[in-house]
Amino acid sequence: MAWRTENGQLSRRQQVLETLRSEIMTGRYEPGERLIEAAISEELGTSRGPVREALRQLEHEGLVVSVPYRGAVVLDVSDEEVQEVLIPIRLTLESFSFAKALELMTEDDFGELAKQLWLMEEGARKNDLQQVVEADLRFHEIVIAGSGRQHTMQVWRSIWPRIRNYFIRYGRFRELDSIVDEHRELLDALRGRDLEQTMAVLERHIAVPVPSSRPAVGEKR
Amino acid sequence: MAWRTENGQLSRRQQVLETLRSEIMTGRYEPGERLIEAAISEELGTSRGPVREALRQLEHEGLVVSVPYRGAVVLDVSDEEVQEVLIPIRLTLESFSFAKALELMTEDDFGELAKQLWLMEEGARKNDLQQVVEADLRFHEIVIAGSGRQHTMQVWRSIWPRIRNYFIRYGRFRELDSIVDEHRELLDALRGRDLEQTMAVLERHIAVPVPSSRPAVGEKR
DNA sequence: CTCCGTGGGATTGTCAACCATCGACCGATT
DNA sequence: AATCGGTCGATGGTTGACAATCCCACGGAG
Repeated sequence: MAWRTENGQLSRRQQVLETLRSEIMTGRYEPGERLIEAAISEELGTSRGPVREALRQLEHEGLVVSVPYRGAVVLDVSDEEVQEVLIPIRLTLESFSFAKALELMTEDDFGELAKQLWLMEEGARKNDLQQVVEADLRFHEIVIAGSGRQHTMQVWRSIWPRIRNYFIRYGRFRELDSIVDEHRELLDALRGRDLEQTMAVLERHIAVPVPSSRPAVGEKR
Repeated sequence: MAWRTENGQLSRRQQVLETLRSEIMTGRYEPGERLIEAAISEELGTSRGPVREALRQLEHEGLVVSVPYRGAVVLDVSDEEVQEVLIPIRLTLESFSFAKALELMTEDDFGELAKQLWLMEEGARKNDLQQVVEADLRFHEIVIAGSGRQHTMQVWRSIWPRIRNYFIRYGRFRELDSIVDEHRELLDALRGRDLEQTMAVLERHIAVPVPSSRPAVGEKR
């Protein structure tokens, strides 16, 4: 993600996209609020074109719905769907990716993971949830990218923003250090190129995204 | 999907999108081929705006990749990723959706499903694979929409075109009548509002998307 | 002969101004 | 009270232009 030109320039569209995504995450835009093209383009000093495209992207990331001639409205994500749909999908993606990445990733790639781990540690020390979450997701994205499978990556790109919002919302109930520890385990397992071990650690890691106060993922009854 | 205005008008963007999606499916555009905005907009008699947006959507559907200043290229979808990623995701989506839809769908909704079933039958009689696949996916989409969960639907929208291509590619190895039968079973199970039965039929239905000539989903070794 | 830098040419990214179309709202009429 | 118009705000789409970037072929230097 975050497509850059070869010089490292971000496209206008990307800037708008990231701004809005972040402002939705932090709650500057609340669920139900309308996003008006003209207002945004003026505020961000760009034309309507890039804003339109950014809004469409947000729609594909499930952060927004847009209805013809009525525009885009910020969506909220129910815990139910995150826990029963998005997280299981994530598990599918990552199980597959970690298995492939095991065989494909280089020491250099592992270095990238170590970097995220370091950022995570720093974030935990500062008690900076956002930094921890950022590095957390980045860590997983690197592995998914490392699997070299385009479609897996494609799905990831469409779900991670919602997962990030979820983490930000509930992450304060977790011990940040334990998040770091789990990723250290993941990295170790990967470096050991031990499939079974990796899968075990991964499942444990993903299956417990949040010590939910809810009884379970239980049915209505 | 297929957002219409209240008068039933399709937006320009939708028209372009559906044209391209279909032309990719039928192989008019082959994997690796470039999609050039100006050429497409001229061919379809529209301006570049809607074409750009349609291309972005295709990207979100995994039919295309686009790199800044280099444009969009048709992607192909490996059987591996369909079978090991997209289909499992589909199973997640549908297990969840069918369970919810069971409680939410009205007799009217079931009527819509019956309609698709009828179209499927007709397609099978004419030995028209494309019609069968169309009705097949539409059937499932109705149930997913019937679950009333936006994010589930959102993910579905991003994966069905790839699944459709896969079905079109390998569907000729299947007995079309058996596809119809399976959906009749699904509809019956839904109408009976029997969760256990529905889940059983569904899993059987999705788990065998194609009598693959490959040994299994097996690992490399 | 190969390597490297340069310059078009092609294509995408963005801008700006404009108009048609639609949905929501409001007030007047029945 | 329900319905009909009209207005208004916002989106959908158009045009034409220009800037930014990539690709590649060409040609000079080593």
